[in-house]
Amino acid sequence: MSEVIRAELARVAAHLGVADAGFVLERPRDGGHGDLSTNLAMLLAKPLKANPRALAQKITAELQLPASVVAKTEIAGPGFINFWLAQDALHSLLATIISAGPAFGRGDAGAGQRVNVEFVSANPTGPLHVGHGRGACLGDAIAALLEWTGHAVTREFYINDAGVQIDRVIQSLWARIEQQLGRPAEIPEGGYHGQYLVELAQALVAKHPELAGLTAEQGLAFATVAPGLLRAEQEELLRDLRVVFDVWSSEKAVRDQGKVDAALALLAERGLTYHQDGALFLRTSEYGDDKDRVLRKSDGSLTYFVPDIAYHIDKHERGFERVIDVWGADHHGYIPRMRGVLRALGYGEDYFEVALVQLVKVMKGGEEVRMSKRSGEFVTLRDLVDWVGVDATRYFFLMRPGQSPFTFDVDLARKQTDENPIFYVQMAHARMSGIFRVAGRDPESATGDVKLEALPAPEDLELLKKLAVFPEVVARAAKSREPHKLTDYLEDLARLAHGWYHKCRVLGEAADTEAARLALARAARIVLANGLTLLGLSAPDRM
RNA sequence: GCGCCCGUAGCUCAGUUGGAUAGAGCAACAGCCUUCUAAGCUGUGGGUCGGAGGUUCGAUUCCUCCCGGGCGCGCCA
Repeated sequence: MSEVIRAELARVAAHLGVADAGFVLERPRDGGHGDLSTNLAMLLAKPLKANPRALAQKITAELQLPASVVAKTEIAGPGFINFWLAQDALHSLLATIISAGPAFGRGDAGAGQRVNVEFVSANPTGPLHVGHGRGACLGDAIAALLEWTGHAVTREFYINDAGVQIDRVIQSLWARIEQQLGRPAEIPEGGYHGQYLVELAQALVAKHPELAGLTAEQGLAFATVAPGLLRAEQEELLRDLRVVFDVWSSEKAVRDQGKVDAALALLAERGLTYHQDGALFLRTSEYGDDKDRVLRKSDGSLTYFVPDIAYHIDKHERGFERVIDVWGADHHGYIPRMRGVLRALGYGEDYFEVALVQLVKVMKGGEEVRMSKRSGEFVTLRDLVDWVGVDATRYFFLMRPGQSPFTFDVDLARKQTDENPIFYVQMAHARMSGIFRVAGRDPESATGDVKLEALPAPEDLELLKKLAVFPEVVARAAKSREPHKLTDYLEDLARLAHGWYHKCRVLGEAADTEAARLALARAARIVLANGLTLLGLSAPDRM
């Protein structure tokens, strides 16, 4: 119904001579300023050379809004026009929420748009650490937000299963196997020292007694199982975290299919490359980068940049209108060159997007859990999930914007009290369910066809209005790729729901009030459940 | 030195394309258990929005400079 008001405001603005005023119609922070508010008069003040308040008078006099939509209009402050929605409009909100049910909050802003969200993309050289976990949760939630706004989303993991790091993990594994067999062997320079390879070697030796008889060459060939096994372990953990990928892309496959050579040929053909000092350069500086970048080093080998380009070309060829890469913030310096290439290839300014994820610190027992220097072990993501569970892991990583550093408070995440935001939100859902449980009724039995006059308390209407905003919150969070806007909303909503639950008795009230409040409880339960579900969190009926 | 991010209540952080008296949680203080989960609810106190200019009817928000913190600046990945 805000569309009705928006359209009418636009009509009046056009009538006054300003066709495209660019005004906003928004929900004021302060409830005393109405349900919706516009700055139209203040924006028109300049072009029309008139006093904003006088203009507001003129505008409100011209507005033709049905009484079934707007109950009251008021001019306030420097020239805001505030609207109070009619009860009928609120009534239809409740019915809308209930009839939409699990789909309430979905939109079609991105209808038909294919988006690829690539995230985690950890090297298959070891266990995932907490930073990967943050990227996993944020990437998954951004993907879900895009789905809820109508986009066709592909969740993708890019496996860096080729190159130097892979050789090193293979060599490191073979060294650990040799050590298991009682032979002297050392982890190579730049290799992987983590305990996980010792454990892997142990398991492999137990399973394959024939390893003892292998030559070094045969052993290294055997040890090529390392990346695959480590990747599978990552996938299993992600699955436990409820992060499931549609596509696992392989750098090795990109190379093997000749896409790297094809990329080089394409760039050369477009005149984007040149030779200098025995190396091959790419003219990224002409497309926003600080300087040109090396593709082929003077020793003849390729930089890691090249397969990355090939991979991004591959994604584009698969027909996505947009790709979003979720990267660790330490890679932010890499953005201009990648954006530069894609710009040079004519993919369009909006095609390539990066969501940066900052570092994660972990606090446990009042102190920071640090990386131990000797073993090279990080706090693994598995540790974290074991400590606090999947819901808390996900929620905590989602409740702050990715681009700000985050301290994960393990002790808080474990608490079963209202101090813990995920607990608080889930508890609100459980309470709404509890009302129906006590009543011995199925929530589905509460219909939206109730009298709004039967909701006498201000808390009733406040809660209802909050529920109605949910789709806008989803749309805004999706647009800015910021899941924390949704967790913030859920905490606000939970606060109102708890307050309402406390203040407004449902069962045993007068019949029409009970019916109306049951409908409200059902609607609140729907929105809480939808928000939690969207973010990959459980919505328990009792706790 | 250059680039990016950040600086908001004692602490952790929100702040909707520039809007009205800058918010929440925690912590502190004061209340509330015959009633749908007290695993909870209500109220109070707490701020030169890092600093100084500028643009604007209006700036936490945009621009410039400075201070303070993080990260990145390879023919490494």
